[in-house]
Amino acid sequence: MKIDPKNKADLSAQIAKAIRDAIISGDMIVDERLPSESELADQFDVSRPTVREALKRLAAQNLIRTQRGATGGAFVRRLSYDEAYAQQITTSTLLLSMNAVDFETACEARFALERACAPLSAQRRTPDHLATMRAEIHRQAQPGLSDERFCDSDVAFHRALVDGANNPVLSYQLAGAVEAMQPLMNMITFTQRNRDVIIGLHTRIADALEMQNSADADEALAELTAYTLTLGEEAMEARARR
Amino acid sequence: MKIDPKNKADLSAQIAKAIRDAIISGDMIVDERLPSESELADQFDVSRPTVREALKRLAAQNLIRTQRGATGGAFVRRLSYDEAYAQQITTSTLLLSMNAVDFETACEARFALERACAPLSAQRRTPDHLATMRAEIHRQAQPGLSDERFCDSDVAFHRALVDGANNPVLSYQLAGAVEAMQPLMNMITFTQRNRDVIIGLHTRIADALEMQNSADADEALAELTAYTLTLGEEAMEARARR
DNA sequence: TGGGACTAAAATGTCAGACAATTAAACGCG
DNA sequence: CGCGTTTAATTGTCTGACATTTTAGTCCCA
Repeated sequence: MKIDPKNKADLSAQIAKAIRDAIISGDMIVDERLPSESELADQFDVSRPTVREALKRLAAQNLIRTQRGATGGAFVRRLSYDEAYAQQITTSTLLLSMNAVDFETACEARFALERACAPLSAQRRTPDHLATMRAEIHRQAQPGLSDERFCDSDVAFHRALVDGANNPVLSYQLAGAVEAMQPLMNMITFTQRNRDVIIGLHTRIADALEMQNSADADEALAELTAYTLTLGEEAMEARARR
Repeated sequence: MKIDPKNKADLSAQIAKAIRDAIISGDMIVDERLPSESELADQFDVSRPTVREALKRLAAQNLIRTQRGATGGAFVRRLSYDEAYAQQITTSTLLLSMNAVDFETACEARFALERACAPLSAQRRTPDHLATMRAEIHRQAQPGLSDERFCDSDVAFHRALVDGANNPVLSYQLAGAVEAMQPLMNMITFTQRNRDVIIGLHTRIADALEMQNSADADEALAELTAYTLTLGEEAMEARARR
């Protein structure tokens, strides 16, 4: 890790990469303390601010945490699921918004992934998951709910579905896909009639999962996919006309 | 975005957050130039090194790029699919390695996601995708191939499967799941007999996709899942005995 | 001998000013 | 008009310093 060629370009990036590689390769384990900034500066033969910039890069990726004081310093950080979620959501959201991903593509991806969870969720969902789904369905039926709140509840419902598969890796992968869709979903205006259809399908999904009937769940999800796609198309047309 | 309370803690983190929020919310569009470091320092009433640390954080997340020279500066960066892939793979790999995710969980997640792609891939795969799969199958059958190369080829095969769905969002989501599995897969020793079984299933999958028979593809993937899980268990037992 | 307050040290966080390197635009000259 | 030169703007880096935070140790006193 102590290597650093005489490339005069982007010193701080090179240092960050060297340290990052050491962490990823497992040379540095969780909670291990990095050398102090001054020591690193000596090792890499650069100034302290340069080292600091490198450390900030790593901190931005949640790879290290810093702590002040006598026994302080930079420590290799355990990446938690929550942080990984958050990072993935940020990345996915940006990717979708910056690359003009169309509604159809994003929607298709989202529901394809959710349908992958349904069989597992039908097997393993706990009463807790079912209760969450029922609660969100109830919330979605409340009159006067704003479109945004409706979407929030929709996300929470699907999140419960995914979590029901009891596979944290799957939950992590899907968090990005589902939440990143939100800005796109928020462009849709949900009429009462739209909501009734969606609530009906949600109820069918929850029922199917409760009965551990994965075929039914899959069918309802397929219908929900198709219906959401229709709504999206309508919303796009409405936007185009405006 | 110009807000910055008198919290004396973590100035650079606050500044980074302010700018990041401006980008994510869409206040700053792609390729828009940020104020120069000196101007930002004035605006936030901090020194230039502090601003620089904040900018490095953003650069680490691929949110901005910097350019030197007269018309240089920091620009909002378009996040490309490739960069998003890379970021996701890094995050996923770290998450799996740091949180001791067991083989079973990761494997289940990976194949569940792949099975979600199979129906779409059966519909849309191009001759190119099929050719890639066939080529990788051929490579896997070569005698004397190291375990690591075999895994590489396996990843390439599945990558082609996923890309066949012709949905970049799906490809992006799955890249992390599949590639992050590699360190775990690399712990397995693939005997010739193991390889033969896997190659047989790969061939079945490729055949099914060529015939646009998604049911067959799904079945073969299910068998591959089960078989990979078995191999994983054996590898874990072998490790435990050692 | 024990405990509490004080001090010192180590580390990060921040600042100020300076210089180098790079790039593009402005300028001037043939 | 075109091409080379200068110049200005901007990032990249360095040096040195001070502020802040936290821990460890020391010293004094009961």
